[in-house]
Amino acid sequence: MKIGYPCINRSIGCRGNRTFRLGSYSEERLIATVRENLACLAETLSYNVRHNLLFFRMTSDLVPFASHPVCSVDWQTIFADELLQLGDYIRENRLRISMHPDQFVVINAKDPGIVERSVRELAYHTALLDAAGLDTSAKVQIHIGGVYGDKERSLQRFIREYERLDERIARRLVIENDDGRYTVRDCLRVHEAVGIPVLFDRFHHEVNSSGETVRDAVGLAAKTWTESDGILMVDYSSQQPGGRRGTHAATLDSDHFALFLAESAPHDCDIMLEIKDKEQSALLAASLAAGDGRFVRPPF
DNA sequence: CCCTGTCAAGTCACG
DNA sequence: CGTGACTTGACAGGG
Repeated sequence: MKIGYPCINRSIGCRGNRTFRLGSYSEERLIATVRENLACLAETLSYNVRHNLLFFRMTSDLVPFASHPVCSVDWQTIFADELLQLGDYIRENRLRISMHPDQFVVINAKDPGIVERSVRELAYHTALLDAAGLDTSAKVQIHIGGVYGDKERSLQRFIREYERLDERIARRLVIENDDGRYTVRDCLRVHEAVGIPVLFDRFHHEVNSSGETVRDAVGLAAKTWTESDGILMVDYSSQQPGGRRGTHAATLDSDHFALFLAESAPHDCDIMLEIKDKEQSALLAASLAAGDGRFVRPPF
């Protein structure tokens, strides 16, 4: 079990997700931004290693506009050395890596243009992980997509589009239960059809449940990951007290997290803390998990 | 320097 | 059909 947080570290003073407006695009601007983002990513991973936070979600903004037609820069070649160094560092320190393209990626859209843009975006994500030389335990997580008034047909459309994907993309993809459309059960059905692993989102399973206990859902999702996929990834959050239903908590609820540790045993998993205060909650979660037999400790 | 409108991309609820 | 929520930040221009 490794614990981590998404994209940004709030305490080290740099941000690895710098971007700019499309109207400001220039090759120089893009290259300078990617250089800055990669340097900050290296700093962030160093912080994570020092604090034994061994799971990390890389930002999709590392290469701004990477899948947009305006992007003519061959960033994979220009930054080949930096990306390989990044991959070496990740391997040497046994970090687990994920990425999470945002809401615009909809593989099962009815509009072929949306599907095409989504595939381009996925190709960017996988190209980045490939360029770093990471194995297929580094994952790209997406949702099944839209319902369009007919969940069954839309689910089948996801399956069809998934089967058409380039193998280099497909082998990195995992699907996650979302907060209002596709449940864990829906994801498991897609898994049964095409073998894609299911990432379990603890909070979404609360707001959009298909009825399984957390313990059962973790067990079912865990079985969808093969050896080359690595162990189950989990997104963890809880309801913000007093907030609208579905609002992520601002800080970690220690008791709730401890309960999840108990409920998820004995299945090993890596846990992503989707809490607003990022690494602060991850540090607290790691301390709470320190007594758990699954938790990976530093080698010293 | 601070304030604030706007940002590549999607889906869905609502009026 | 148009708008805002989702969730969220931060770029960038204007005062």
